[in-house]
Amino acid sequence: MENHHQMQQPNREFTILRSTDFLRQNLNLYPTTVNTGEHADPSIKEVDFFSSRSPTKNSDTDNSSPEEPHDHRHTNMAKDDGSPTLFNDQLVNTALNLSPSAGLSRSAANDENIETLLTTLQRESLRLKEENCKLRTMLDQITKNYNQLQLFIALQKQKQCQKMETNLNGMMFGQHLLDPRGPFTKLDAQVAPFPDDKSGQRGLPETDPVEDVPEQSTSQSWGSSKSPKFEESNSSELPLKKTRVSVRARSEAPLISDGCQWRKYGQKIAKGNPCPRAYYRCTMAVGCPVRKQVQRCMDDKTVLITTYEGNHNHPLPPSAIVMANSTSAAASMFLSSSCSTSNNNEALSNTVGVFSSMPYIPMATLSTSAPFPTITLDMTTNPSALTSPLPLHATTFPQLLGHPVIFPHKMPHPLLGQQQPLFTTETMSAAIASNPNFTIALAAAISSIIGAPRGNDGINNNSSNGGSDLPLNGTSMLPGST
DNA sequence: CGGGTTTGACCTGCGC
DNA sequence: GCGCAGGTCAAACCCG
Repeated sequence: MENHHQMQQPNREFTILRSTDFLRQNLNLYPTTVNTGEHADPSIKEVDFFSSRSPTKNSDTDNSSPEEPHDHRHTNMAKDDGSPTLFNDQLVNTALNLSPSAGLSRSAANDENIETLLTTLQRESLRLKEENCKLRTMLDQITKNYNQLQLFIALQKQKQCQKMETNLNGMMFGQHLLDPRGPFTKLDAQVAPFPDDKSGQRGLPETDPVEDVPEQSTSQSWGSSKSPKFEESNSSELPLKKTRVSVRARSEAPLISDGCQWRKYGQKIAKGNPCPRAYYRCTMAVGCPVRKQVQRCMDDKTVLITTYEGNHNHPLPPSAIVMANSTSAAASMFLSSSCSTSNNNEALSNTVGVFSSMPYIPMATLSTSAPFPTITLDMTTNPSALTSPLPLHATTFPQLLGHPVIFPHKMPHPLLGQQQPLFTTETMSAAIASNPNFTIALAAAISSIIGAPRGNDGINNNSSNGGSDLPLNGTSMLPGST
């Protein structure tokens, strides 16, 4: 949500600049030279065009200096109706003393000018109010659509669950349906192994790393409950679930460049795989709980399997955010659409179907082998023709989980965009047109983003990381981020 | 000299 | 309780 909010900032700023520039350029409102009378006060007068009050009534109340164009007092202002304003810089310094008391000695010419200015300002104010009104209408519409989608999703999930319960004869996992923690929390160790989960086939053979639940804690331990060093937080509260995110990608390099800095702290020969498994810890920030395991696939040595767990407690570099977004969205959607019991093959297949329609989101499978469920994003295959033109080579595709999910359509960030083409209107449209499930996926993603409780970790809430902002009640993927 | 890697030892959970 | 396997620690080593 925060990301969503932030992603909109540029547009707002654009509007702001346009408005203020318009006023300044057309109304000659620059504060430098105008002295409107006996008040040779160089202080700046400002007009709040977005306030419901008449601009003329505020003019002599603000004495902010021209040297403080970004005075914080000008930001985060609320309108009289209590709603936040759409503009940060709605106060325009007219350099004119517009208060009635100051105009007694003005010449007629000045009065005329002022009246003209006031008229113009009022007109502009009206125009902006109309614009504001339109935006509100749009927001209402979007909110309405979102609610409808949520309803739809809830119905779909209910159907799935009922169907599943019937199929399973209400035996094994029926109890999950009543789990007050909600559908996401069902991805826990109780889930039976995914049939397709054969070691070495997808994801790490035996164990894979991660992602976690922001709600529980923004810093999680790496799977095992051992390491006291990384478990200082909430050790008394067992996580409701712990999920890892595994990324399969072809790479000759020993490591995938994911934009983060890692320090190797161990290596082990895992059973069933002659290739050693390396253990890495994020070193971009002191105490960052994110870890990752890197291991080559036993069957195909060119495939590098990287598994992430934990949330970064620091901002991520742009290169790391790309992957974080993709994997986060993928995992989020995957988990969102898999209903409560991930043992449901139907749900899983549906999810994969959804993924196949999502550009930049690789084929995904869910492995629930103990102790933690692992989402595997397979970047070694090309799910569909729609799948982005983005080369998913491990060496170029940063993998970062554990970060706020920024839904793909918002990804074309100035910085991120330079690295690789992200979602475009065309690809998105194509995806929508080609797969009706896209709407469901979209709704799930939006639901995750909008509905997910904000992590209470201030650090993680920053714009680039928010590591714990991943939907799933916080499950965020790391680039390690999970 | 500081930071990263290697590697054997140790800890812990789990299955039998 | 025992053994196994995964995961982690930390001393030794390497490198710029």
